[in-house]
Amino acid sequence: MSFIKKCPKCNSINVVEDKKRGEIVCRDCGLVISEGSVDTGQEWREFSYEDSSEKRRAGAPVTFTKHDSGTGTKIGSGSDVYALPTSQKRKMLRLKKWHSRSSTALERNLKYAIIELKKAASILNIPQAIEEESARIYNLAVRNGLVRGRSMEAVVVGCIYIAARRYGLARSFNEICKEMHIDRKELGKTYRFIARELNIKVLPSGPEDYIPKFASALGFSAKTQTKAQDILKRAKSVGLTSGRGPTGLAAAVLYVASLITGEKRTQRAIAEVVNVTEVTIRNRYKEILEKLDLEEELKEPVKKLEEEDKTEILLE
DNA sequence: AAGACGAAAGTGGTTGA
DNA sequence: TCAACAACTTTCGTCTT
Repeated sequence: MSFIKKCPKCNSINVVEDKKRGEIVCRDCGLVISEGSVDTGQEWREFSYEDSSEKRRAGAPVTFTKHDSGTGTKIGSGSDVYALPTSQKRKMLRLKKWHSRSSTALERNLKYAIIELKKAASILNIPQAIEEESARIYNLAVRNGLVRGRSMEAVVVGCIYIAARRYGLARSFNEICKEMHIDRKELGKTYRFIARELNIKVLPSGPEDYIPKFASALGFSAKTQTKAQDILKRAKSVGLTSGRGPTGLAAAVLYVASLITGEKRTQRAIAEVVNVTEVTIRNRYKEILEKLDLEEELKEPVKKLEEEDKTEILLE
C-alpha cells in the first residue's frame, strides 16, 4: 500500500491523489500530505540536433498565482548595474524606473490581489489546485472590470469560494465568513455578482460533501460514514433533501448512522461540530425516520457489533 | 443529571406580485 | 420594493434513562 489513506492532521479519509502535481492532498483541511512523488510523464532529454528545437524548454510553468503568470521581466538592481561607467549607469537606472512605472493598472491590481489571495488561501487551508483556480477566476474578474467599486478582499474570497464549490471542497459559506471576518451580505453579493457576470454556475453544496469532513471530526469509523452516505442516498430519492440546509441534513444522517453502527454520539456533540442546533438535527432526524423505514436497522446493529467485537478479540 | 423531545417566538433569506 | 413564507435558531419546559 503506497497510498496514504488518512490525513495526519485532521484524520480525514477524504484524501485525494493528484497525479499531475505529484501531490497527495486532504480535501478537508487542504493539507498536502506528500509531494514530489515520481513524475511518470515523458522525459525530455535530447539525443540529436533535431531534438534540441523540439524538446528544449526553459522556465517555470505558467501559473495564475503570479500576477504576470510568471513570465514577466525585471531589470535587476544587482551590482552589475553599478559597475558600469557613470553615463551607462544613469541610463540603466532610468530604464529601470520607466520599466516599473509602465506596468498597467491591471498588473498592479493583480499583484496586490494575489498577495491577498495567498494570505486568504493559507488561512482557509485551501489546496494548491483550488488556489490556482481562484486566481484564474480573479484574473477573469479583473479583465472584465468586475472589481471596481468592490473591496478587493471580498472579491478575492468570493473567487476562492467559487473555486472551492467547483471542486467540491467542504467549506461552507458560514465557515469562510467567520474565518476571514467578512460580512456575510457583502461576500454573498460579491460572489454571486462575479459568478453571474462570468457565467460560472455555482451549484449549491450538497450534504454529501460535508459527510467525510464531519465524520472525521467526530471520530466516526469508515463504516459509519459509508452508512451515512447510504442513508443520505435513500433520503434523496424520497425527496427529503430539497430545500434543506446541507449541513443540517449531513448532521442528521450522521446521527442516524451512528445509532445504527453503535458508535453513538449525542445530538449536542454533533450539533457543535456541524454548527447547527440540536433542534435542526431532530427535525431532519424525525423526517428521515418517518419516510425511511429504518426500524429493523436500528435494532439489528447491536448484535452485529457484538459479533464483530468477538472476532476482533479472537484475532488479537 | 444528562440527553432527547417538542412548542413557541424570533431571525435572515428567498420568492412573487 | 414589500409582504408572505419556509428553514433555521434560541429558549425553555417536560419526559426518559
